[in-house]
Amino acid sequence: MKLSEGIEWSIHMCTLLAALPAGKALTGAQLAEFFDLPKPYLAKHLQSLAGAGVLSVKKGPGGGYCLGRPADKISMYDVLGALGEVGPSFSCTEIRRRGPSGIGAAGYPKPCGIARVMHRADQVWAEELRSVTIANLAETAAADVDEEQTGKAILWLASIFDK
Amino acid sequence: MKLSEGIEWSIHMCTLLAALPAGKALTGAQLAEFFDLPKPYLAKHLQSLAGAGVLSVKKGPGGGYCLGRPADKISMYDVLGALGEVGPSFSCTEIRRRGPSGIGAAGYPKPCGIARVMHRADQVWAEELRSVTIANLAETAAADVDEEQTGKAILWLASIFDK
DNA sequence: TAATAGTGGATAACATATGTCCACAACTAA
DNA sequence: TTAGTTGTGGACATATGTTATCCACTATTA
Repeated sequence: MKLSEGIEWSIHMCTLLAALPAGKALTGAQLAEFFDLPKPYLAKHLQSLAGAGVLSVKKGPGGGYCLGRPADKISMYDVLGALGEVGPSFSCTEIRRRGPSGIGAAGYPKPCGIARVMHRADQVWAEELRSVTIANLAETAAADVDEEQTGKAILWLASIFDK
Repeated sequence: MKLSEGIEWSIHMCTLLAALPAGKALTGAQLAEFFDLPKPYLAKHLQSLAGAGVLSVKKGPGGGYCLGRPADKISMYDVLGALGEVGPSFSCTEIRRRGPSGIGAAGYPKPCGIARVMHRADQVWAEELRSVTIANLAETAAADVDEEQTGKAILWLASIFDK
């Protein structure tokens, strides 16, 4: 039961992009620099996020990535979904049909009870993540983070956009 | 976000063992036969389950595995835990400390907000699984399964214990 | 004491996650 | 128009984890 590391990168990137002035974008290279992450691999995740509409992309000079829709319309679940991390955690292989006591598929009109419980657990998990948006995270972060970091981030962004 | 296949095997095994007459046990080989599963690998899972106290084990002739405590005292979460599948799904690598805007660890007195949300989602997931016991599953299965299968299973068990 | 049963380690096949690289297409600004 | 910038998509390599098998060893009991 583990999520890929790209999840953390992606959500942090979205939170940063949510703080961008309107109309501005950051390139893949700039995002990689800000978070000190491997450029080429990060690009893969950016592609997935853009493909799912979580991010929007502009090519050419002055281009880059920005949020695909308002931050309060992007849930954490959406981000996970863009990276393909929200399938069912449990896959029932119907072992009840196997072995000496197994009977034909027709003998099992209802899904296996174990799968039903697992599915319910997945549901409440997903519901929890659907209830939190990038906008929520940005608020929380603003309240939690030291002013020193906020200042450094603003300076860094300014140095990008003033060029 | 995926659970190992051994989870399914283990929970089904527990449900079967819950239906055993008191004092009886099944060997690893018999369990593998009942579910048509690879013996040697199944043995690994049995070891983990026994190590965690979910199952109890008796060596030597007439030995085998049975439940380690009453079926209504074993939750699905316990079984997952025995197989080491209940750690946090999200591991925060503190990427907020990295890059040009990162500051010393002292600047982050609170855990990252993203990790907090993920943790909350894990909690509700775990709570759902803690609320269902092997006894519950056995009841559900008894109500759902065709009589044909129940009959075959009883015959198979009788053939084991009459030897 | 001999047969039965589980234990633990070594090993391997296979899939997935992670990470890198490069030629190419799309775009913008001058 | 053109030249530089930026993302795209595929091929490739590596690391890690899952699934699976086998075997020598220990413990137990009839």
